[in-house]
Amino acid sequence: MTSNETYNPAEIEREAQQYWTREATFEVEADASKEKFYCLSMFPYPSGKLHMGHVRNYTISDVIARYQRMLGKNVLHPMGWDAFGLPAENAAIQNNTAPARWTDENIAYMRQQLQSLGFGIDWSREISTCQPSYYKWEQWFFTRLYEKGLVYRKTSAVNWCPKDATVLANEQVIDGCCWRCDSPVERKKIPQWFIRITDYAEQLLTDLDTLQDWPEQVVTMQRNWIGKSRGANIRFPMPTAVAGYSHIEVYTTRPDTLMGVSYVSLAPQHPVALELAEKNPALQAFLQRCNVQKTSEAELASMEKLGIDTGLSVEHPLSGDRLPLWVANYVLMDYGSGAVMAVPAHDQRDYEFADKYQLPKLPVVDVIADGQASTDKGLLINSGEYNGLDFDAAFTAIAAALEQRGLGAATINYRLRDWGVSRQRYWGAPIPMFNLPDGGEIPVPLERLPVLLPEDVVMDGVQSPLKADADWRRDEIDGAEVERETDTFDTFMESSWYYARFTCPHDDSVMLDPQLANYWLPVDQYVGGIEHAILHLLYARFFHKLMRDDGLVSSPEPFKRLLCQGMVLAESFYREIDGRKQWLAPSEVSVVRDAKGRTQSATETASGEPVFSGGITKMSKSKNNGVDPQASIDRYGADTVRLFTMFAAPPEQTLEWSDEGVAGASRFLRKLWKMVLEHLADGTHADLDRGALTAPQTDLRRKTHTTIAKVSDDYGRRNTYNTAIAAVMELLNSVAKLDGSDEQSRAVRGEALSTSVLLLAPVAPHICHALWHHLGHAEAVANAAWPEVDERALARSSVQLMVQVNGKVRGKIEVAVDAEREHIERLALAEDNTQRFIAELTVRKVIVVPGKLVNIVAN
RNA sequence: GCCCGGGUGGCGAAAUUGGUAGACGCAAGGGACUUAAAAUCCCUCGGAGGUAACUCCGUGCCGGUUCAAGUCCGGCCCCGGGCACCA
Repeated sequence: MTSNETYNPAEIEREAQQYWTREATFEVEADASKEKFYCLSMFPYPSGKLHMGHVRNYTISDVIARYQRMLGKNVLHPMGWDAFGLPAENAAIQNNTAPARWTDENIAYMRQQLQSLGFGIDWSREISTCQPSYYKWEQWFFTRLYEKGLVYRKTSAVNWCPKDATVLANEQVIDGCCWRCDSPVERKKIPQWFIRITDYAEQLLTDLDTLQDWPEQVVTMQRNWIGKSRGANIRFPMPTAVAGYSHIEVYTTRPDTLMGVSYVSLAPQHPVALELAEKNPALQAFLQRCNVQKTSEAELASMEKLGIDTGLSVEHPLSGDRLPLWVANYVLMDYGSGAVMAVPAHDQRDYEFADKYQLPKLPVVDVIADGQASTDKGLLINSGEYNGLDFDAAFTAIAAALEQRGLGAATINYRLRDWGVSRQRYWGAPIPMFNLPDGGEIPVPLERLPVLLPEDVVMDGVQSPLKADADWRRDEIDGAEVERETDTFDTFMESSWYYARFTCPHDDSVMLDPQLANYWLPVDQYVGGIEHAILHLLYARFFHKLMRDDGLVSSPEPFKRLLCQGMVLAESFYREIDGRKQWLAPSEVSVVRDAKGRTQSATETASGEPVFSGGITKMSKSKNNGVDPQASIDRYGADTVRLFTMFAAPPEQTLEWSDEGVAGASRFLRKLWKMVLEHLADGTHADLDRGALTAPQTDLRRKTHTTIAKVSDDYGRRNTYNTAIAAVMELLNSVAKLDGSDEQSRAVRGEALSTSVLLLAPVAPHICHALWHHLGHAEAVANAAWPEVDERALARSSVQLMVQVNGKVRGKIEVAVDAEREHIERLALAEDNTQRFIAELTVRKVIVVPGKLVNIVAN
């Protein structure tokens, strides 16, 4: 056999990729005369090599991009690198290389991997966020925000390892201790830069309503994250002022429960708590204890609720009663005013706290719940003049009373906090600020940007090379000595605007060229992991609004349509050594299955020793169950890996890797190849003659055209690639079943096969590129037009209806598509098996659902 | 703890607007071809009963709405994602 006759993925993939590179197929320019489509995947962190999540992410966006191209649109599908971040520093310490070099090498390897997967990417637009040409504009934009008053500095807590004298990321704190030296981690307050995202809270919230093509769950998560609530600020006067405070202000969403307050509680970081601790050793000790914990909210919320009575009391703003003032570890300093009024009868956390410290629980709402707080709204009781009022009336009355006394008012509050962008790390974009010796700061002017990050450095694992470099720190402006800011930006900064920079990636003169940005933006389809549903997507939406308000873009939102793909899972295996689990890679394990195919036992292939299954879980380093996509690409080719990835599950769901499934995908492609070449070997055939088709030929044509309709809908609207591929598989099964080598059989078969090649081209572009040429087309399939549905081919003369008796299927009838209702009813009632069930009964009602079923209701 | 998802054969899944549960594929079993293996092709494949026609049961659990529920409603169980310094 010659290479033309057998499917040789290595060869055809190389040829197709060379063709796309040579012809610059995927390089695009803005063109106002063409409808644009901007298709974007979340760019990868260059961790070393592609993992399955990347393969899945980029295959999805490539299918969308290639499909939109075939619809005739001007499609932008770019790629870049989210190159700053923590792993590079860790790798640098471990391998004794500079983060920049490690990152560059990873990018080079991963770029080649992406190219070997045949993604239709415009590589001329490639950017990397660690390039000065990129972060220069980020620095510049930050100084613009500073000048607009949208940036400020304040002290804020970080995880601090006292032994290493270094700031730790949440990820680096394991069970409250430093991951490297195991010393208990402390909270430490240091000055940091913030961007006023809270100024945009209302816009970020209301514009969610315009995101019609986002998954509802993501919109809901963002809405809850912003957390708008209506409530009241309430002041509890203090007889003697502390730390300059003459009262404690709290925020509550339940002012209706005000008459049920048993105590007021401060966050451990509250200034009043700090001041009181100066003269109260017990309180001091408690605050110190609260300081030995991570800064993460999950940690705080799942902790045992602890508190301490300050011994001070505050006055109830309406009754004047004395209430004890507590400090409690579950009160968040960053939400509201850092203090809460506690109503144990109607708040679960307060209830548990009151139980623990024997504080009163006075019910003030007529909703009863035994053994727990009743949080539902109801009519007021035990509330004096407010008794009998419902929530809204009580809210209004109590807010009015507070306002009259100058002790509170109704207000709107957001859970969203300002964005802290300072990181005490080296491998990031330097924050462009000059700190003045006597306090204060000057933003670095544009002509001095970028503030370059030195790349030839040695990492010692403790101090940032920037902070260690006295020469780098020293600078001057207008003859005055200044010190450069040594903190770098949160890497979410870079990923908040890269999608916009792709529209003018190499422009040295501006951050964005509004003309280009406004041609391409917003992104028509954004694809990425669900784990980014809140932070990245919220920051990018925020940045887009900041850029709009600076005249750089005109659209209100960056991403029109969003698809969040699920994780990739694989079976994990372990054996126990001295009670500790040792995880084996799936490739080192042989699985024994029973007659039904269930996993019965597994052994390590090399040693034959038994191992246990750890279940099917997210591919991860810790469980050693990552499957390297490269091995499958090398063995079966990119098309097979792409096909399997898209076929095994719908994109939003988790995907289970299966070597057998990959083999199945390869089998299908071989079958497609063979069918097309066998069809071509039969020689040319006459044109299709619609009027001269036999019934089986008409059926196959109908199948061809229903498949075009189905696949178009699946690609374009539903984003369900698995069912699209299944539909083409069905079509090919139908082709195989059509007998006959007459002219019209071959013509109908030819139409079905050409169609299949077009329909699969977005998923398996290399094999379709080759087959399309074999089918005699001079143009590349990547540029071919998407097939159109021939409505006439869809027509049917009769349709099958199922017949139910009381909702259970009892028979089937075949009726003309235009059959009258009466005729259908008669046929249904006469159907043999149906007769058996209604013979003894009285028919009460017959429901006819046209084209679907008849339900006979009888008793 | 709080917010958001998910749960259907041996497995991945399909069922799009409440209307034939299990399309398509994997695994498994049986057969054909072959000296043999691989590859390929054909058949079976949710459970129970029945020679068969067919019947009963079945979409995490409990309850409800409806002529009709995997799909809608209420309550529960389990699994996963996020929680502001992993990206």
